[in-house]
Amino acid sequence: MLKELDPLLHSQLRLGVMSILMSVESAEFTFLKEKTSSTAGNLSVQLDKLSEAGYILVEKSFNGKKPLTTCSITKKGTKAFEEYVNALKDYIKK
Amino acid sequence: MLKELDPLLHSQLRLGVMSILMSVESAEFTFLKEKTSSTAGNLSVQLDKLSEAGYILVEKSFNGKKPLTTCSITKKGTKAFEEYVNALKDYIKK
DNA sequence: ATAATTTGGTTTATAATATAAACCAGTTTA
DNA sequence: TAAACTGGTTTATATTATAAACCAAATTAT
Repeated sequence: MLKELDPLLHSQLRLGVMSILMSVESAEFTFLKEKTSSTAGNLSVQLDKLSEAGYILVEKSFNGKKPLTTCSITKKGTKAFEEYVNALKDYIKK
Repeated sequence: MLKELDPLLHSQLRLGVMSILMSVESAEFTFLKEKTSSTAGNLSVQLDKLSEAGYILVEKSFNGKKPLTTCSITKKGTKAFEEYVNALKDYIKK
């Protein structure tokens, strides 16, 4: 029987964000936007969802005079990502 | 840069169906329904989509007097699945 | 015999999700 | 000082997933 795939992670953009955040200590909004080839609007919405779920931490500050949004993965997010990958393996193993 | 994930395959139910069909020669509707824990309605819709994309072959016959829907993966479907898994690997490798 | 239930689905309506377009405040550039 | 750019957010729309309603035929129960 196939396991459920965490719907919050089973989304191309959110998974991409989480994937990146798994491998760096933190990442800026613009960096995530570029790496995931997403629009700012879409990214903003999806970061909110991940943040509300407690999967990531979103910090808003200023870089001189420009707004700066920095994201990092939480412990809960790391765990969720690992469980997702585990569940997914059943789907993609041949 | 992260690759695009085939939206037709990046769906829990459709991916589950494809995953099963990758490992068997063919599977009946009721078998797929059970293995994926899906409702008949949802499964019916998703099989249509996979079929319209040419990823699976859906054959309707009769088992005695009962309708029997049998599905199998096509060459195109196999290729798409493999490409999806490949693209996905970039997302889930740590 | 006929009414209720089950099987094996399909169709249609609704809820959830993703995405894009419009917008905004502040900054820089022409 | 007006136009364009940066770094976003909000809102509207398109897409997708899901559930509910439905259907025909077969089976079971009364």
